[in-house]
Amino acid sequence: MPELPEVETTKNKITPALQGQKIVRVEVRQPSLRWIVSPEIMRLKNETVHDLSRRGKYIILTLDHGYLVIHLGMTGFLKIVDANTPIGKHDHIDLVLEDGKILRYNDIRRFGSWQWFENIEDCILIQNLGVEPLSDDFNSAYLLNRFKTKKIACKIAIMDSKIVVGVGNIYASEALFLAKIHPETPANQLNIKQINDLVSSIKAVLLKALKEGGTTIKDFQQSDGKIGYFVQQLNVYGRQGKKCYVCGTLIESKVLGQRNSFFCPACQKK
DNA sequence: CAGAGCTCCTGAATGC
DNA sequence: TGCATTCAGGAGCTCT
Repeated sequence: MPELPEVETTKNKITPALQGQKIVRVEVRQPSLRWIVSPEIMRLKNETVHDLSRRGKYIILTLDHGYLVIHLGMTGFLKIVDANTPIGKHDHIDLVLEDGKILRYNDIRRFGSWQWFENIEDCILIQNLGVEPLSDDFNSAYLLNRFKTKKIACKIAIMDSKIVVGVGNIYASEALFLAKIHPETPANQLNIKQINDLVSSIKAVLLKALKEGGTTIKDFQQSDGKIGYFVQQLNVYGRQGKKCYVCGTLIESKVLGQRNSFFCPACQKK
């Protein structure tokens, strides 16, 4: 389940193989993703990949005449393969490059998306995104301001991509644990210290995962096909009923906003 | 506008 | 052993 560090890692891994390369053709075996893959994408050819960037969990390929915007959803991953690599189950899209290499998209649950925009300004989904968590724009003053009218649980609020991007379910629980904040605390009731702690915890959790090369549970694979290895370092996620590493209290779980949340009831008081 | 709930999908885990 | 049910989850969309 790619979160921001996984997406960043993926982007960095595939960049050398793509940058400056011309797209020979695109093979779409399964167009039915989060949104139907558009005809423009299927017809892409003779477009050079000038640049790869990331905004939130979107990977953006800058081509000659537009932008290819890719989201990995929950189970999507991109890898660079040779021309003769057999097509596996759930290998939905191939971007065939001039040098024979292929950018291959695999997505078991098809929650991901491939979209085409002539102008990136037309991509409303990206235009509406909140700040990048690892940028200076994501700071205490910003979060305090955005939270002051939010009565929802802070766990749900930090996962709202209109506020801050890239904080998925795993890292939301982890960051709240580090900040010693109960996930159900209403966002507008966090005090200054808690806001400070939350901001630095989110940055710390994401940076750590980034350094590790992206977490990885079950479905996520790095673009070279290697399975990640960060899962064992999670403090609370998926650990309900097990002892808190800090105080020994049993970790609890509770569904908030349709998502399971994990916390230590002793370390993270309401 | 804010917030709650629904939805897409497959495979692993669980239940009987 | 096998079939049916449940759960997981990013995030846009619908409804209140």
